[in-house]
Amino acid sequence: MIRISKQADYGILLLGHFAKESEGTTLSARELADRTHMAPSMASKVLKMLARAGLLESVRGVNGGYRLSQPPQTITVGEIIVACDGPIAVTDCAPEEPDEGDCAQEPWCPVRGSWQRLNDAIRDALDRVSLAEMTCPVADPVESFTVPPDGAVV
Amino acid sequence: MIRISKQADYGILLLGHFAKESEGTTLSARELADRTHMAPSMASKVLKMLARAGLLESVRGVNGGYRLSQPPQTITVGEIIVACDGPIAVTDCAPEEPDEGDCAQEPWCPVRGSWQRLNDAIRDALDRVSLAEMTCPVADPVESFTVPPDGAVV
DNA sequence: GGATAGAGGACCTTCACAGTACGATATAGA
DNA sequence: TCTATATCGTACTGTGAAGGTCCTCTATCC
Repeated sequence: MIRISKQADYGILLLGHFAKESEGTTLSARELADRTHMAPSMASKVLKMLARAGLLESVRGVNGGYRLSQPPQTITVGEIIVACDGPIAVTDCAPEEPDEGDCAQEPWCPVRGSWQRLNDAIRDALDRVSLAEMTCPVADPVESFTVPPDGAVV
Repeated sequence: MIRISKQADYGILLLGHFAKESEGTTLSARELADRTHMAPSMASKVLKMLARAGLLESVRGVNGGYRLSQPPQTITVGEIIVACDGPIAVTDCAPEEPDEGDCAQEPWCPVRGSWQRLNDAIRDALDRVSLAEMTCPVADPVESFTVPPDGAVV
């Protein structure tokens, strides 16, 4: 299935907690692990990745922790996923990459070269959703879930 | 990483070969396995899935095989992926499903309920690309694929 | 009835991911 | 300066799911 890794999932979750705080708030790995009920080592691992990607800033030492390096409106889900999982690519078959040793299909592949289009489409979709939008309480944003007065749900 | 399964990959590849043939052409699993250089058993397995999903029609018996059940313009990449991998969902955390035993985060999750938006965005992106578009030679710029002149797709 | 080809499912193997652990390094405060 | 606290970096391991193979049954044609 099309699926993001658990770590990217955690990454979005963790950043969600930052987004809920006032800007510039520093949270320690331990604090976040408590809030999210995940193992401290796991939280720490993901936070490190996010920091390395530049989405978080780390503060070492006593009373240290992490804080958002940019406002949640400017962080996209796509960025978070790339930070945790690497570049978005639905298959190994990336025609722009020179080391195409992987794809034995290459010479006779009928869809050769079209994967890039798919990747772009998905990347685009993910970059359209910001962290701020992810944390806002479901209600309004997308028009899709409009429920008629009588409450009939599909 | 965001990635489709190998089987979905194969599915698109196999259907690509059908799309290149004239409409109504029947191809056997063995023939397709030869063309794609994949193991006959593998090709067979994927073809079966595609047939069960209604994307292919099977013809049993001598001189049997498979043929497209609809023109390649009306088959979307999204459909193929769903046929091979099941419903598109980037995480287990699907708020619309009643059995939320999976997600221990639920009660305190800051992004609860927003996953659906992401899934919709991705599904939408995949449904915008048809099999016919996947098989046409790379040349053209991306734009031209989104809306066919006659609006046949979707 | 034999040959061919798909249908369906069981089964095994492999590998990437999830999760853990530990030592090194940086900082604040007593 | 010493200690407690916190991140940094990396290496290790177990497990589950995906990838792939194989076998039997059923349908069709000659």
